[in-house]
Amino acid sequence: MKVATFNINGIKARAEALPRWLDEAQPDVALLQEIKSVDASFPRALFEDRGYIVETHGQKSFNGVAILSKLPLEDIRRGLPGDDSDEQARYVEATVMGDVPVRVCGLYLPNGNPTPGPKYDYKLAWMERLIDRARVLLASEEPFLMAGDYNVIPQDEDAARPEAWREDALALPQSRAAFRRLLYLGMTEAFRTCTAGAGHYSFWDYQAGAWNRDDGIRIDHFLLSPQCADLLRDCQIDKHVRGETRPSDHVPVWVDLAA
DNA sequence: ATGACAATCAGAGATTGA
Repeated sequence: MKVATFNINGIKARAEALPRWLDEAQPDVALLQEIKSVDASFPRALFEDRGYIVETHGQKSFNGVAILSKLPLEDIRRGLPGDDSDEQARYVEATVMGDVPVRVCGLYLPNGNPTPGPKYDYKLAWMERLIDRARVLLASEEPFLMAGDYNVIPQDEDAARPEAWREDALALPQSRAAFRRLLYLGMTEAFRTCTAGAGHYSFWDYQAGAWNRDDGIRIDHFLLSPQCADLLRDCQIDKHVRGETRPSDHVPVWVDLAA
């Protein structure tokens, strides 16, 4: 089972680039972030015509997540538990019914800038809720994964210019510590299981020629539960997508699971 | 220190992102 995560930065703007990548990469499941669309405006037919089930959790203008799946989905849940007053559409969960059922959690973690301030407080509180959710799912001892745009640069090696991010919400010690606490619960970061070393990124800013200078950061991640990590065959970043016509500023990351 | 670039909504320019 091939599961991918992709922050598409607007479904309307990516109506060509996203189907192009799906046709090429053929993921069974795609977790999308920043659809920037309400559910009713999502171009479902683009994906249903390709054999995908479409489940959206949208919002006007900003945020918004979705799941595309060629396999049946069960028990779809929209929104991250823990704060009923949170109206931002950043989280969706479903169980993918492959040979081995795998629960997938698609997430768009808040950016958190500027720091300090209410946006950073929201980011850290959101991460606490994500940790709480991971604890609940871990207790089930079933295979699950949490994938998406974490807006966290885990270590200096995950940025081309780490010094430029030192004071940024994506790399501040508190952000990295919260990310590590998720790992310390027993989650495995899939990419680092497969690939060591610097120079691997999933985001390049549109500005200042970041792509041409390979000035990137790695902020899109797959975290696997112990039972899911046992199924891991491969994890890759589809870097070339960033160089194609009218791209998102993020590229897809995917895992191949024996499921 | 700021803007660079892109997207959205709206129908100009503010807001958001990372």
